[in-house]
Amino acid sequence: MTNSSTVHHTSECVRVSEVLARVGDKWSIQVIATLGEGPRRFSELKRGIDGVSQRMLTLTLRGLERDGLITRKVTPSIPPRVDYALTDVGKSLLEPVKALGDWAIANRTTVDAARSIYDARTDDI
Amino acid sequence: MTNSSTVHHTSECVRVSEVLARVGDKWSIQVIATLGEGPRRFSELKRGIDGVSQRMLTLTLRGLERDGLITRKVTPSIPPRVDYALTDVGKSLLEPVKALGDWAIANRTTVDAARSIYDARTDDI
DNA sequence: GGAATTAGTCACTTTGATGTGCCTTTGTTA
DNA sequence: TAACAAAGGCACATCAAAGTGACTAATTCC
Repeated sequence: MTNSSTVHHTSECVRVSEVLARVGDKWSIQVIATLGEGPRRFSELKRGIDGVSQRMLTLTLRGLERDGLITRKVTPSIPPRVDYALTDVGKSLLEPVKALGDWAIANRTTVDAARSIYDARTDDI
Repeated sequence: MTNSSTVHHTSECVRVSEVLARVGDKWSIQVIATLGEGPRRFSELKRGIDGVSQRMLTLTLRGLERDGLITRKVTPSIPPRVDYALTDVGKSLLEPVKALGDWAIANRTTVDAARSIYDARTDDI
């Protein structure tokens, strides 16, 4: 233990970090957003999410399924069919994520400007 | 271009992902949360955030400064003194992040339960 | 008969993020 | 006289995340 003043919000921060880690990877948000429009099968997700590899889509879906954010329904036909859909928990996550998205849209120019200024300033050092 | 049905929300998703990448790393949230309580100097942040190395704190602060989320005020004394504080943009980010934090707290047991079930189910396959 | 489809898995490589330990600078303190 | 303080910088090591390409099954379509 290195401090005491921040102990009360440290665990909360860790929790937030966990969610952000869960949802902050390269593909989870796009999967959740796509499934927010309705159930999709694997190949539909793959086609809909630009640049995702089969492997990464599989891993992402497994992770989301593990955390109970999506369901996976297998139809053992030939060729096989697997449908993914958001659970209620998954849907509820859509809301705070959208809030963050709104912030991103609202502040994109400000952030971009700050970035340009910073880069220009540090370039000539 | 691989699809058309998701074109309209793809850029939005990318934006959200950028914010999540910005804020979803290991330390940014804790820095922002700590600075949410008021300005802090480097060593205070380092002591307050458990486990962060000097290097990672520096990198995190540089990144946040670059995006205009925090300010860095140098007082050239001996020993040097550097104060960090949230900008208005940084403060505004606190809100949606808190929303996500609330979701995390509200759903922690649900997610943990789902995870246990999933792990138990996949263990014996 | 050969190609395409579906939902993956497997082995391998590459990239990026993170961590560790040592160095500096000048003044104060033990 | 030697250590310590603050706020890093720098070189190096490590490790997890992400990407790549090949392979599978059975069936239908051409």
